[in-house]
Amino acid sequence: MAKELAKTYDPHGLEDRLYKKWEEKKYFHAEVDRSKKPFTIVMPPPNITGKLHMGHAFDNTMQDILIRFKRMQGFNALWMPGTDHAAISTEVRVTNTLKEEGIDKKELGREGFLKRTWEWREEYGRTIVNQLKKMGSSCDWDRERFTMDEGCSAAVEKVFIDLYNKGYIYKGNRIVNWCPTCQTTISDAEVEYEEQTGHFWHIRYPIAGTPEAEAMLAGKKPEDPDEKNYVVVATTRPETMLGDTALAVNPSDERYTWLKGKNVILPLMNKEIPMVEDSYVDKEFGTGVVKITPAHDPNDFQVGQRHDLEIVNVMNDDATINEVGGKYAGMDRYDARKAMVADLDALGLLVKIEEHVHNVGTHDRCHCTIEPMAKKQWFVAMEELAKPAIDVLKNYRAGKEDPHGTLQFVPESFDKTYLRWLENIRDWCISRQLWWGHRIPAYYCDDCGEIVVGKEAPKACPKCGGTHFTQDEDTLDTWFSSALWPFSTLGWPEKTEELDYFYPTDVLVTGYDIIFFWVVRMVFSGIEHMGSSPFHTVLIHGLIRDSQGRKMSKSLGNGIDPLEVIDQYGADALRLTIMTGNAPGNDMRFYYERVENSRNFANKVWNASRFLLMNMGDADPDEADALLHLEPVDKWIFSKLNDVVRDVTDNMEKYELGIAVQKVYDFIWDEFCDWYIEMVKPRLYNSDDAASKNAALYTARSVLIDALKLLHPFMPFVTEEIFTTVQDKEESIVISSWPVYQEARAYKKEEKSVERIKEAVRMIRNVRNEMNVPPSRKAQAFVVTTDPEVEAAFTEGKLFFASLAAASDVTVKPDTDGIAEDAVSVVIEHATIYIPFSDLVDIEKERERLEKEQKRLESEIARANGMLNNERFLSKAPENKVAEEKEKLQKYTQMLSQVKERLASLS
RNA sequence: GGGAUCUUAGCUCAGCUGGGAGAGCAUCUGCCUUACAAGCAGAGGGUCAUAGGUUCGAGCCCUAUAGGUCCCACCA
Repeated sequence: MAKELAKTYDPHGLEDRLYKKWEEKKYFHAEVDRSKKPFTIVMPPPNITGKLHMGHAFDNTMQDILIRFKRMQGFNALWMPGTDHAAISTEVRVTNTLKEEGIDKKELGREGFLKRTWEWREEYGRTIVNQLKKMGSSCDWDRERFTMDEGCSAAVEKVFIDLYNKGYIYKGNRIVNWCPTCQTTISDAEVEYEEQTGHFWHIRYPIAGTPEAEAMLAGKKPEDPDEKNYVVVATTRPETMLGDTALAVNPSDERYTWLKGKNVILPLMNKEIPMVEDSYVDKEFGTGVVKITPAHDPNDFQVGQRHDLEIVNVMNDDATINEVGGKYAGMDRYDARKAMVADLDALGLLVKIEEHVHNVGTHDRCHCTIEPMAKKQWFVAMEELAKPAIDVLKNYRAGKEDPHGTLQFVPESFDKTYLRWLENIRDWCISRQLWWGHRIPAYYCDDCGEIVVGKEAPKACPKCGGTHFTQDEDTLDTWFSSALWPFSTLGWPEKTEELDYFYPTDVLVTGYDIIFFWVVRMVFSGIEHMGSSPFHTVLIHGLIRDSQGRKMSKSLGNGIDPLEVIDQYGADALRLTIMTGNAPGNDMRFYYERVENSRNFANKVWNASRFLLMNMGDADPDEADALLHLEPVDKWIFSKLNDVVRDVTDNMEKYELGIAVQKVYDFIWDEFCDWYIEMVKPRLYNSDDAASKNAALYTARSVLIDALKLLHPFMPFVTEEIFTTVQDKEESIVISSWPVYQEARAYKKEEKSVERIKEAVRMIRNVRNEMNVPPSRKAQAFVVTTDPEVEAAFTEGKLFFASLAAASDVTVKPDTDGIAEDAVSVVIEHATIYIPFSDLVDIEKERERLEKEQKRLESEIARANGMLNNERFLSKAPENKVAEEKEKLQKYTQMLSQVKERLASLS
């Protein structure tokens, strides 16, 4: 055992070396093994549009921690990695890259473009995988998938065909969100609303048959217009009036009953359109009259459906006015708006312009203003699919069985976000006018236009017998394929062993910003196609912000590259940083100071281990002998370790990773390094007692190893390096077993020895802080040193340790003869200082403490008594609760009598 | 308009089912002590947003108020 750790902790090189070892040993690979319970996480597939950012680092660190924890607990842990084709983002990026090369996408053609994009995918997919490895992610790389690989594509095809055959997928002419820049439809979830200050144009629509209408038709401004011959409409988007097919008022609006049945002339188009009545119109808002443009507004579309109005689309795909717009045809929507407002003004039809703040839908990728347009697209009918996805969560929370498994969000508050979205869900537009993606498996008969959905074009048209077909040009929304990720990656639609064994997966880790896009869709897809929710827990995390609390974004340039942090401080430090001081679902700020602190912690662990190795030398502590010679301080640290094992495990199970790691951190730094090691030094340095030394080494190593295990999920590299150095029985901490609470290590029967160390720690603190030394205590301290210089310093009164002098009478000795056995020792500077335990007790402080404790116990007892005398409590509370109270009462009563005894003994 | 969430030390934040007010950073003091100056030993600093309530006991539960953040929503 003559291994050594390098003098200073340096993550460089070490991390890559260890990851390589883990990969070679296939620790991360999981095979179906019916003798073990599976624990599965599917990685949210990163987009192939770029490199990993801090959000990915956060997300993947959390997943890795859970996976490593479960793997150590003996589960067959599978972390399924992969990447997403990210249809629209990738297509935009590749198109722009081509543009820079002077290549036009359309010239390249569909085939050429796809070829280019696959090359892009190869390159970026590789980058992402390398970055995940840098982070230490323990994914099963043998199973890596891609949303457009063969298997996933087969899954997409089958789902589309199945849903079509079941009637969930339909093609319809409905309002969709059209992005004029990207030239494709987008789903509701991809629309971001931005508050913008726009204008409210009040426009006169002349009533048909009036002189004012005649004047307008003649292109003139009436000399003396009669206001009663107009209807005034307020609009924020005048350009859409080209497509107006009616005006609407609320049927109960008495101001406008006289308009009933009349027609108005649509200005600029000079077309007669009807007045309709619809309760959708808000009497209080605007003028109480609404222009109805069914082709360019979702509400108007519905009004149009109710009143059987014509749908007139006035725009081209690039948001210029189409041929319907007459003189405005070809103009951009905003240019047309200006021109039209000017023309309306010229005709005396513009009443006024108001400032108006409203929400404008923009595309979340390009931030271009969305144009709602009626288009013939493919949709998924959501209502029926959403129901079981709602029930599975509600039933779980209500403690009821659900045929589709269980589902919960951590933290629970995100339940509501999920439910609200599903309860108000609208049909999902899934067709995209893109090339990069899964092409829709629908074929149109060239002769009669009949739609046939299937894996390939049919031999003959079922309607007309035609034999020529054209496949739908469109592709599917990216999320259509990601929705299948939890089972498509396990081999579905094939009936694989993997699917049977690993599905449903266990936990999904993701940010709150992606619940609508992905989580919701995975849940209903899992239920629909697999019969159960794809995971039982969704662990939600927040965003990583910059040090000023701003979102990290490319445009602000405030993003921090996780790889840069790793280069500088190591992946362990980065991982620890993003896991500390954060509760589930909360955002966090990123500071380099915090990374430094994390790195310092790694260094601390490193050095504590070096200390152990230096003192252990070639020896291998003997367990049997050590257990016979454990000293109070050994028992104390074992019992502390035991507590920490229990606390950390509990918190990990509850997904309270931040609390869990904090406990490990405190245990290692405060209890193990600052106290245990310090207190054990005399036994290692200058003890002739070999048994005691052996016990100390045994304890230190055992505790260190378990602490390393607790820390390993958070800091995999440094813990592995140390683990393989301080012991040689096991080859890797990755596959070592998670520590468990051991009754034998609790040392409850010997509480006194454990208590004594606690007391010593408390008192030494007091001794060290001379300001806090009360006159009521004078400790007799023995300084044991053979260093003449030190001896002189003490005897001459020039003490290194001033505080001790103030507190105590100091005797300098070369050995420990005559010092009470219960003396507490502490190594300070070049000497060991022993203070008899009895001297450490500060009577006043002790009394204060005991009185406080007495008060607390009395109130506890009063509470327990109260509850146990309360009939309502006894009759309604569950039995274990009552038993718990009784137990508490007994325990506290006992403690109280002890406290009273000690109080009495003080005086 | 609906919902969620936050307000704790100078800063950034933990505090999980009610019982000790905490961490990191910053500040101040003393230390290069044979694991560690990426360190050690200490100190100062908080009416836990405000006001009520429940409780033997409230940072935590309830009600209201103020302020902040986020999400959702079709008000033309």
